[in-house]
Amino acid sequence: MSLQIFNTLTRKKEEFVPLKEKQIGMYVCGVTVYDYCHVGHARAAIVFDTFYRYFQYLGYDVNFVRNFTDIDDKIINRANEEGIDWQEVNRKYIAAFYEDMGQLNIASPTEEPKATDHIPEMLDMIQSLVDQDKAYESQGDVFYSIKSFKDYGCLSGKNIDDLQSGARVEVNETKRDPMDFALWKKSKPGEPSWDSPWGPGRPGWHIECSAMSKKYLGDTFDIHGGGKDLVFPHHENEIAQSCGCTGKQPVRYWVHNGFVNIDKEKMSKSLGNFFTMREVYKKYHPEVLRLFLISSHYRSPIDFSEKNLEDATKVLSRFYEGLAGAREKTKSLDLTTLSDFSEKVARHPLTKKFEAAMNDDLNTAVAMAHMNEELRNLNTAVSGKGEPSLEELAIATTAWEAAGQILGLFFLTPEEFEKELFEIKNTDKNLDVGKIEELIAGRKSARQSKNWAEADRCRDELTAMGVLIEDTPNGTEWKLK
RNA sequence: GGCGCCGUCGCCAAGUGGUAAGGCAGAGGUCUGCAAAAUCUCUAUCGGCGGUUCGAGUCCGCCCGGCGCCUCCA
Repeated sequence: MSLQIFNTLTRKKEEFVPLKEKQIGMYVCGVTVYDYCHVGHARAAIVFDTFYRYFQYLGYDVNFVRNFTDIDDKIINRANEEGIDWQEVNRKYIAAFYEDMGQLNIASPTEEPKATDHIPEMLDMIQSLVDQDKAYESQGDVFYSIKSFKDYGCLSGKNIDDLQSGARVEVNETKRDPMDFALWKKSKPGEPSWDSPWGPGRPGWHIECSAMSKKYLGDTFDIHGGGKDLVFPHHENEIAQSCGCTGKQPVRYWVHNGFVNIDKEKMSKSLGNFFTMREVYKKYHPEVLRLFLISSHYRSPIDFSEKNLEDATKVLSRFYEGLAGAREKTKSLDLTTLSDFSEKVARHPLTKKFEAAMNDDLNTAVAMAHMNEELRNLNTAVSGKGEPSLEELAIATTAWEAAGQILGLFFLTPEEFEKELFEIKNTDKNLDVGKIEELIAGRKSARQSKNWAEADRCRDELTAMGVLIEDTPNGTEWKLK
């Protein structure tokens, strides 16, 4: 089964066939850099990072563009609030973006254009729309005339008449039609501004994506992504602008991820019910957040809760422990000497099931279910039961690890993960590692003299501290509950 | 008011019309000095009511409940 992707434009799953063979152009709306990213931003980043990784796995050369909106009312407001230059606001939150996303193992896109570096491209586009009578100047602002675009509403399934009868249309006397939107906004005194044929001003929000996607990916490209909340008006307006300018459909597949909810409600700035990524990292490992966010299908809403993150922590710990065991068991094998190793990995049942799941509109939940099933096989083989050869185990381990890596997992070694997880869990507990090791040593000697009562007393004390111990062939290991 | 989505085991979560994946939690077994980990076994008829069909969680209608977009928002 070939790759199927749900296209918002047609509202159904379609076979994915890129414009050029083996090449994909993908544009994803990034963030407006005026504040720290929250879990909703993390989800969008992870979803499209996973698409990106899977496309590359399938052998595509992906031109992946993700922008930064670095000029906007919110940025100007934030600059005024903090008493700093608006560009300083950008610098600060772009740095924070990289810091927070980097911890999630988000791969770098091919291009990361900023709006303010593309003012000339936007002006060209606006001029073209004005020349074609699809946009008009009004008291220093330039508006797109939606009546000039007969397909307006095609993406979001809205019709103009319904929109106009809605109560929430912005009243603006300078517009010819209430639904017209700004391409260029006249600047107020003291605001950042750029010269234009219509006087000093700054770009409207939507035009940047049309201009930059056109510049980096061409008039028509394969995929445009973003959160569901961007469907209207942002992406609808992009289609109107790009199509109005070039006469071509700009995007072949529109892909939108669902929201992160809290108690069934959308996590959002305006509701104030959001958690920033860095807040979450204080209690949960970044990779746990990543695993949690791919544990349901990308188009469904996902409920953010402590319980769900704790469950995800358990799953990821199990994954890493399984991985460590399988690697240990097969470490004596030199994989490069095995014949047809990579072909055997490609033919492994897990690889096949994983691909089938991912091909079905990136069903990461099912992909992970297959990984869980295969993990049982790995653990059984590692414990010496069953009859798989070392080579078969190595093949299965490699297939399993590769699947996880396509999902953006396993970017640490099991040891690193365990260490980082300990540090996070220990933040509040602040346990003394020396004391823990002392008790374990005490238990060891008690056990050697078969003083079970004393051994159990040591363990009880550790348990009370929240330390779980595990006797293995390599000695006693421990971790925090 | 317009458009749209969702309601599956205690919790999370998949599910192309043919008799319900996976995870967490729970129960029991194996292993262990005892544990832990691992592993095995067990636990749902899919919000309600009708309809279409040989057959529906899966299509249609109505109802109940929840949510989203229509303003900035990933």
